[in-house]
Amino acid sequence: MENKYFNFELIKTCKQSGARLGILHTPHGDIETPCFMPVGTQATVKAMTPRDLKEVDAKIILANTYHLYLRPGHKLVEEAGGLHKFMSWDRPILTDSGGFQVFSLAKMNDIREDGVMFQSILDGSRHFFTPESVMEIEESLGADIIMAFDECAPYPSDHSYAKAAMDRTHRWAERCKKAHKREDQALFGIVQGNMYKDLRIESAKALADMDFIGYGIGGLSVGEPKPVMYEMLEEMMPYMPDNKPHYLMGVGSPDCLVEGVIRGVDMFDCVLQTRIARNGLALTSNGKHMLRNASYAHDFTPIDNECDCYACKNFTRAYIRHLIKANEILASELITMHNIRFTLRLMEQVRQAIREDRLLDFRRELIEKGTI
RNA sequence: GGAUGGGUUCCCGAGCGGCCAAAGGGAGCAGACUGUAAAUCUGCCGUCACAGACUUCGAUGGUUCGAAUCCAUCCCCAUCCA
Repeated sequence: MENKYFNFELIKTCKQSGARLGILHTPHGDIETPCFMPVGTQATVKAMTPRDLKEVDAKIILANTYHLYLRPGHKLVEEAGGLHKFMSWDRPILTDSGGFQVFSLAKMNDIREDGVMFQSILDGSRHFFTPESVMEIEESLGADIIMAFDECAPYPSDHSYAKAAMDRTHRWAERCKKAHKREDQALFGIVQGNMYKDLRIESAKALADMDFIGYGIGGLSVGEPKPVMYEMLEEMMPYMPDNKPHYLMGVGSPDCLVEGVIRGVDMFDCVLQTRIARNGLALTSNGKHMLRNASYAHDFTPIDNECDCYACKNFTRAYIRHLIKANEILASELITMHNIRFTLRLMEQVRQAIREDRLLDFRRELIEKGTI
C-alpha cells in the first residue's frame, strides 16, 4: 500500500540470486535496501553519537518501545518533540514494539489474549501492554516505522503453542492496524510461526491479507541452527508480498545478512555488532578478531586494513587492545564504530553485487576471504 | 641496642594443628554474545606422565600420627622507644 509518506520501490532483482534491490522512502529520508539498521534500544546506539552514525553512513536506526516506555516514558519523549528531536537524529527511526521483550524477559511476563502483563525490569512495577496501548506509545515516540505488537515464541516450542502464539499475533496485528492512526508512520506486521513451515506459510499469507506497508519476520534467530532459519525463510518468502519490504528482525551476523538477502530479505537489525564491540570483538574482512587477546599486543596494523572508518584510519590493534585492557571507554567507541561501518559497507557491497547480478559470486568471494 | 606487629601461590589478602594446592579480590589467559535487564557473562589461573601424584605458605632445625598453622634459632620488613 502506498501513501504520501511511504513507498517501497523495487529497483531490480539479482538475476543470479533472486535478491532484491530497493529504496524505501520515508518522511525522514530514503533507505536503500537491503539495509542494516544499527540498534539503539534506549534512543542511543551504545557508544556512538548521531554524528558518528552519520559518518559511518547509517541511514536508519532502531529504538525500543518497551524500554523507552519504562524510561524515560513515552510522554516525556513526546513532550521533547518526539524521538528524532529528543535524540537529535534526523534520519529514519524504527521502533520495535516490545514483543521481543515479552520473549526475552519471559519470567516477568504473563501473556493473555488481551495483552501482556509484565513487571518492569527497573523497579518491578506492573504494567499491561495491549496492541492498542503499544500503538499509542509508538505514536508518541514518533518513529517513521513502527512494529506491531507480536508474540515471539521461544525455540523450541511445540506446534500447538507455536500456532497459538502465531494466531494471537495475527489477532493482535489486526488490532494494531485498527488502532494505528498516524499516517506519517508506517506500521509493519510481523510474521511468526516458530520453526514450522506450515505455520510460517500460514502466517505470511494471513499478514499479507492485512496489507501492511512492510513485514517483519519475527521469531527467528532465537537459538535455532542457522540452516533451520534459512529453511524457514525459503519456505515463507514465496508468500510474502513482493512489493513490500521484508524485514528479518534481530539478524544478524555477516553470514546471516548475506544468506538473508539471497533469500529475499530487505532489512535487518542486530545488536550483535555493538554488543560484541563492547566486549572487544571486531568484525573484519578476514573474520572475527578478539582484540583483547594477547596475540594483538604488538599488532600495529588497523582493525581491518580494508575498512575506511575513523578507527581503522587512525588507530592500531595494539592501541585498541591497550584501551580494552585499561578499561577505557574509547575502546568500545572505536570498535563499535568499526563494526557498524564494517556491516554497513558489507551491505553496500551486497547492493552493488545485486546491481551487477553477481550476489552468489560475491558470497563465494566472502567465504574465500574468510569474511563470512 | 630494646619493644611490638609482620613475612602466604604474579600482586593484595584470608587462613592460625588434619576437611589446604590453600577463601576472596586484582592482574593474566581464553571463550560466549543475533528485534540489548550486557562496557556483560563463563571457564582456566603451582607442576606433571592430571578421576592420581608431586612441590609450595621467609630460611633452617624441631614437636606431632599429621604443621602455612606449635617451638627454637636465624634472615628480612614496618612502627615505636633509646
